[in-house]
Amino acid sequence: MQSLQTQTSIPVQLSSGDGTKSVKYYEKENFNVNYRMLFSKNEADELFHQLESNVDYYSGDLARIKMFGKWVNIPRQHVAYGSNGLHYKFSGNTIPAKPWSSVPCLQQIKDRVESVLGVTFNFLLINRYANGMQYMGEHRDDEKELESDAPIASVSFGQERDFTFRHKDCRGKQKKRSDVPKITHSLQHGSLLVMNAPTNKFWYHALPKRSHTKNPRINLTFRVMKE
DNA sequence: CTGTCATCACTGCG
DNA sequence: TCGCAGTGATGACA
Repeated sequence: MQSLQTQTSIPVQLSSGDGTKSVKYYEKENFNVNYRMLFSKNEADELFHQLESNVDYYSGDLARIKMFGKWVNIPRQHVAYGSNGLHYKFSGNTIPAKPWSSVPCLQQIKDRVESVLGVTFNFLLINRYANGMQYMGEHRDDEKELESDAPIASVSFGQERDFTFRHKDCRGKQKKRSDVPKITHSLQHGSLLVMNAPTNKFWYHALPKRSHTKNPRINLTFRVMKE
């Protein structure tokens, strides 16, 4: 069994499909998440290099969001790719999608994810965390432009980082419940994490700071947007 | 139309 | 070092 980082995590099952390790969490509390390796070490090394060389991240207004009345730079880099005309709205900003062909290896990664999941994606958000001081706060991917029944596929390259989940009723000072444990899971170089519906309606996720971590991580999240 | 609801970052605690 | 509560103006939507 793949070990998790906290004693209070929801139990996991191990299943072996095509020889790669796979973890499936029990479907408790509407939590339905899968994790497995998607690329070999050599493949992942090569793709990481390609992405580092060829991805141009947004800057300026496209790298800011409005929160608590102020415009602030996001604590990471991001850029979006997808079918013509698609865009991604969050926290007062609208992020347009660049064409898939902008970066040659994107189609290769997309093909691999789609063949494993049997789902066709039309949108990709890439986030780059230069080091452990860069992060993503707790949130749900519940934008109304997302096809709510479709899975979200998260592919990781580079620095291994922790990823956390917390149930929506277990947050804030006057939380409604405190009996659902927080989940922490490490995302490895070349791995695929899949968040299936309705996980995102009930669970927040985050990529917390890790002060001692020096190296960059690139994350690709494939989504299905309404067209 | 009006009220309710939620908030993808930052800071200052414990 | 880490986790998390508190911070508000604004769009979604009932």
